[in-house]
Amino acid sequence: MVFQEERITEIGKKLHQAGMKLTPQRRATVSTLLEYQTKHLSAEELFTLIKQKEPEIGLATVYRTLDLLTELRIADRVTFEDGVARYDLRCEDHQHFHHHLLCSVCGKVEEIHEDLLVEVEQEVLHKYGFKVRDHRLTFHGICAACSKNIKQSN
Amino acid sequence: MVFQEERITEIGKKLHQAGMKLTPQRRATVSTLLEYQTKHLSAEELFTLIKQKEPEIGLATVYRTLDLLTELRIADRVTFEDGVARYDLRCEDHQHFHHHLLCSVCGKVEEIHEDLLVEVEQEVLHKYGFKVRDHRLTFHGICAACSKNIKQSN
DNA sequence: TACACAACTGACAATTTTTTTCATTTTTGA
DNA sequence: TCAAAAATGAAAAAAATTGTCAGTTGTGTA
Repeated sequence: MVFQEERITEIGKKLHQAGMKLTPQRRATVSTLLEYQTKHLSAEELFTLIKQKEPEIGLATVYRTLDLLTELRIADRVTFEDGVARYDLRCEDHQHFHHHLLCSVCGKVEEIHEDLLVEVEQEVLHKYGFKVRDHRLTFHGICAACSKNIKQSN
Repeated sequence: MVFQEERITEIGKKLHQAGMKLTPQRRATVSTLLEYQTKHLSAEELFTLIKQKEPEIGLATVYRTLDLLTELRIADRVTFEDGVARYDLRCEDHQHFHHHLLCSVCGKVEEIHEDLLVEVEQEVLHKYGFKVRDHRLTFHGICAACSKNIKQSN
């Protein structure tokens, strides 16, 4: 958990740069997001988990903190098919949001951290004059494991 | 509006194939979706508009119809930053969902109907074994008009 | 035609998710 | 030390969506 502490400190700095504080509630929220990276938890789910660390925290604070982190681009909000907002920490070294693979069979969400869209974004700039600063890309389909199962069962 | 009628009849056929009817309420919903294509209206917004055609319709029916159209892949649900579900008719000749350009300055949503992702999807198949069947791609950035304005004001 | 049945509907209640309000507490800087 | 600003929890409120249910409509079949 050494890396976690470093990461939290770093995020604390970003908050301070924006004139805000790393309160115990915010620390617990960030730490939980770190702990459950790639899990795409909703505000409610996070609230339940964060309360284990910081039992006094209220749901509204979790919402407020998540909004704050999203605004500062420390976290990203993403919505899959159920319509509930979910939260992901943005990777330190990536300025763009990562992509998701959503399996229609098992429902699993995989992450892709390479930036597949460099060329596409240049095309968008040339053809439409649109300057891309960020993106949301989710593929719907069948994951490797489920493809295998389908083949076997035939 | 000749094309609209054709399009509605065609969608009626799809419903029948699935064992469902093209009721007046559903017809009014589809027709409104056609009329306001590319507007990305929410269920509430559609409800207000549809009532002008079909005053007896209830909000629940609009939700039910939109769910139905989404399931039959006649329409697509998409969520932008405000978290509200919005609905787009899928283009007849496109089997994939189209893309969106969301301007952070003026808030406008443009559509891109060309499929920029063919190569990316092959890459995803090769690298991750994930068979893509559909996608959601939204670019966040600055549209051509706003870029121009920003330059001028400097 | 009559009838049975399934699809469909509107009204409204209920639920779920998110935001707002407000009184109180904490922190910070002068 | 003290005043202002920032942050918080609890609860109410708002917004979005879904479920319930009694009644209607349409369809196929005898």
